[in-house]
Amino acid sequence: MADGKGRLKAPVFDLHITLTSGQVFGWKKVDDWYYGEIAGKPVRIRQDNNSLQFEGASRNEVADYFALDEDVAAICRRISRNDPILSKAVNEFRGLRILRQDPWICTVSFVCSAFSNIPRIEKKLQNLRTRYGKTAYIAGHPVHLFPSPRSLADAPLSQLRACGLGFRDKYVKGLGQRMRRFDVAALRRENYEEAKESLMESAGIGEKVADCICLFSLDKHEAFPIDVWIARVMANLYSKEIRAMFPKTKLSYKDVQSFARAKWGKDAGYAQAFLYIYARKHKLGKERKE
DNA sequence: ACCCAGGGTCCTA
DNA sequence: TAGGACCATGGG
Repeated sequence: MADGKGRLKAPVFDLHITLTSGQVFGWKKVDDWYYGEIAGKPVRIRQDNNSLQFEGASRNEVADYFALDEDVAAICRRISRNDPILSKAVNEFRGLRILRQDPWICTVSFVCSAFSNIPRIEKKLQNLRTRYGKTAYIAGHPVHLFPSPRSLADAPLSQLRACGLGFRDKYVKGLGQRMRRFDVAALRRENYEEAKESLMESAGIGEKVADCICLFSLDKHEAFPIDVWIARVMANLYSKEIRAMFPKTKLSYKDVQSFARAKWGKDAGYAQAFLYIYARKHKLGKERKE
């Protein structure tokens, strides 16, 4: 089974919700298959009931990408306890899983996310793939693979800018050039604080982007990325609890984050993921600020 | 025209 | 450490 084709049991899993939750970009749906990339290879995937059907990668690679070893049911039980908001979110979006993405792809993706929105992020990354990535085929369908660090390092800034990157062009080129310092195995070995700090040494990676990379590609599930949606949710729905911990002070990124880690611990990342899609779905906090 | 988007950097006090 | 200007851009 070299080029892989098979099925995996996938309990507590919703492929559509997971791939459209804002943690990953680039999966495209044609008919009932999702086309994308796993372990550098073109792949297509679909779900029927509790099994995941895949073509193009090995069983282990697919299981690893979707983190099927994770006991998500237990995580959901823990974060739902005594929390009506998360109880509703977990119930409505049952089957959301946090992926184990390729750190290089994840990093470029979230550097491109700065000061942008999801459709535009998708567009930029699609431009990078079609212009600098190899085209491969799965079941007769073309898949544009993500470009290598070298190919982005060699790209002229003007061309990167033309992909829609704007002021992020130099960050992306720089990441390609400094990929040596980007030892993935070493990053996974480091603990959360160390990995985050290492990531933030690169220009274009601040706290929020580093937290996204830690959470979505490095198994650091205590990371709690705070974007505008999460900031609104926390300010609106958890303000009392946060005030109890940080009276008076104007809430900073670190305040909200330490609150989240105190409340949810290693499950903070999962809590964040559910709060994020829940807030966006119901446009939570857009109508009133506190 | 105005506001927003899964922010970061750099300067100032 | 905290607050602000600025960065570029498409869509509502």
